[in-house]
Amino acid sequence: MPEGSQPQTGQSLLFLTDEQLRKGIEAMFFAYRGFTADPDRILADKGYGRAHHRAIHFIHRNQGTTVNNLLSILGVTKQSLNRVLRTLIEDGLVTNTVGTQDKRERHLYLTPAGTALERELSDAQRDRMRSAYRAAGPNAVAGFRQVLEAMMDEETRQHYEAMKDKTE
Amino acid sequence: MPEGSQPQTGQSLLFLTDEQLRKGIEAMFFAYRGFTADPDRILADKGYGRAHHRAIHFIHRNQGTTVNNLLSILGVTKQSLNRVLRTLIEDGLVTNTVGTQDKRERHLYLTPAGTALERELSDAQRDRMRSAYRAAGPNAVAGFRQVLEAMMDEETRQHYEAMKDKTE
DNA sequence: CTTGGAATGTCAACAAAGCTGACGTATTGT
DNA sequence: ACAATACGTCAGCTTTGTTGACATTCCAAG
Repeated sequence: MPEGSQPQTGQSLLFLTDEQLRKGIEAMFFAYRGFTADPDRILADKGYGRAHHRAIHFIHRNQGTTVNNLLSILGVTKQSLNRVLRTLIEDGLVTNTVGTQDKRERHLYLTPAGTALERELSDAQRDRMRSAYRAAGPNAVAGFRQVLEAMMDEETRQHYEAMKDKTE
Repeated sequence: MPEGSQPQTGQSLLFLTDEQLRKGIEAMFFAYRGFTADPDRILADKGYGRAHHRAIHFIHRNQGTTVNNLLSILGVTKQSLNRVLRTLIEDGLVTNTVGTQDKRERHLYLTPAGTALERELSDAQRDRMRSAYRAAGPNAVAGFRQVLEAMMDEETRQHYEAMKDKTE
């Protein structure tokens, strides 16, 4: 048996060869760089980083979320998130309101300025995604999403699914 | 016209709505976390980080590459790469040989120990990729790759294409 | 009503990994 | 001879992640 290959079952499993998998891995690495490049440029001008983008994105998607919920979506420590959140609040992009039922909780909202930045960032990111989608076509897009979803950790996928059907 | 949607041309362009694009963006974010999770765990045990993984991966793929070439593949500064490379050389995972034609160049190779670590890391990463591929099927995989390739920067895609057809 | 635990915020210290700028050395090409 | 290239390295800075410790606020159970 040639080294590095999988046993064949008779069906076409050629897409599961180590070589195919390696190409997928490299595609993922290189594509992610493109995926973040446009927002990164915008953020750098304004003195923010990728972490700010993520916070803004998920607060926008989930207006009124608690800090704890945001924490588990982002998968970072509260100290790390807090640093980012603090600058966003100081700069007037995010507000922090005490919970009504549970006053320990802080609910996070984007201000108009925050919404504007979110818009700018997601426009840039969507532009690239749109042209990739357009170039690849609807079938490819469906496959793209299927593979990505299958690649997630179980817990992560639950966050993803939970946000999937929300309409803005 | 509902806000945030694209005008319809009569053909099915529903896969290009802002909502579809947003799902793609989130899928990309969450999937990338899964993509790096397994190697990250292995690396953390050994006192390395993601940067070491990338260096090891591309040296493996491109045995004998020069530092400059690796630099342009990885898209980082030489200072940043050097820090990583130095530890890998000190630890005996990578060797550094003076070029034969051009003695200014250093050619990078994995040692047996380096190859072993590369194997361990890529096995872990391939396992996840394989199960995602298997779950999604060959059609989906083709689409996955198409979209990722369309998402890359032009310069990045050239690096990707250049490595695409190399056999181990 | 008191108290334990949960949610949050904050301080300090640290590490990984990126960046710029400057400089040195060896080598190559003009 | 001299400029350019390839590489390494020092110093200093930034972003973003980590632990650990500790205070505050508040809910809920006893």
